[in-house]
Amino acid sequence: MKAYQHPEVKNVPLTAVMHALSDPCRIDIMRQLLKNTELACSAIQLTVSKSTASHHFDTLRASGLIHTRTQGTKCLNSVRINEINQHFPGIINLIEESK
Amino acid sequence: MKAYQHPEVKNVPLTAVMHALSDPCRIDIMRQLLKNTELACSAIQLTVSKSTASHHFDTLRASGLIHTRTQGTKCLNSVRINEINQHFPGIINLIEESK
DNA sequence: ACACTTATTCGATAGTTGTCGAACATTCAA
DNA sequence: TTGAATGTTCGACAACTATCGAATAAGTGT
Repeated sequence: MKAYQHPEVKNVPLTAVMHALSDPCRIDIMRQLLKNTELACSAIQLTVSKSTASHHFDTLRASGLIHTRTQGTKCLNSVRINEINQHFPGIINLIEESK
Repeated sequence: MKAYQHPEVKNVPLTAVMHALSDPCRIDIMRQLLKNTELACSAIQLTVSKSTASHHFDTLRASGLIHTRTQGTKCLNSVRINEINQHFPGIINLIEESK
């Protein structure tokens, strides 16, 4: 389907991660993903259009926060927990706990 | 000089904090402040103009990250460490440690 | 082949943001 | 009172961002 690019998390600047998490819709995506190991875009409940959602997934992917792989017509997303915990420790917990 | 407004940190959304920390200049300010208990705007080394810096201090203040008080013609800034640690634990460490 | 599902891409648009210089306000010191 | 130091505010502007609908692409199953 598409050749998704995944940067090495160690090369992502902190400001890029912060920017990715500065949008309520993207935080929402992260929280739903954190409750499941892997979810298709279509399985994530959002209030924005498909094209807008696609853009948000792009942003999260480019900032190293999620991984996307193709399976049939679906794209399966997961949080890159290990790498994030290694390079940005504490941030997963913030996403899960903070309002 | 000016009546600075400081929100309660518990009322600041996570996304607002993330947005405040998504700019390299503001991260820079935070790091210099974290190395000192209190610094005047003029004591913080920045590469942007005075008006731009003032805007960044505004943003950090509005997101609950810093406190500002007046002393003569200067404004003294400090990081609201206790409140941040209480409501956004781990974020101070990220600012200090992550590149 | 054809229709269906899933997601991406494109073009457009309104809103936000970072930036600057100039003008202004406030305080202190000579 | 005059001047210097320190920040803030006010336009103005370019760049970026979130948003949408429509068109497109790719895979699955009939």
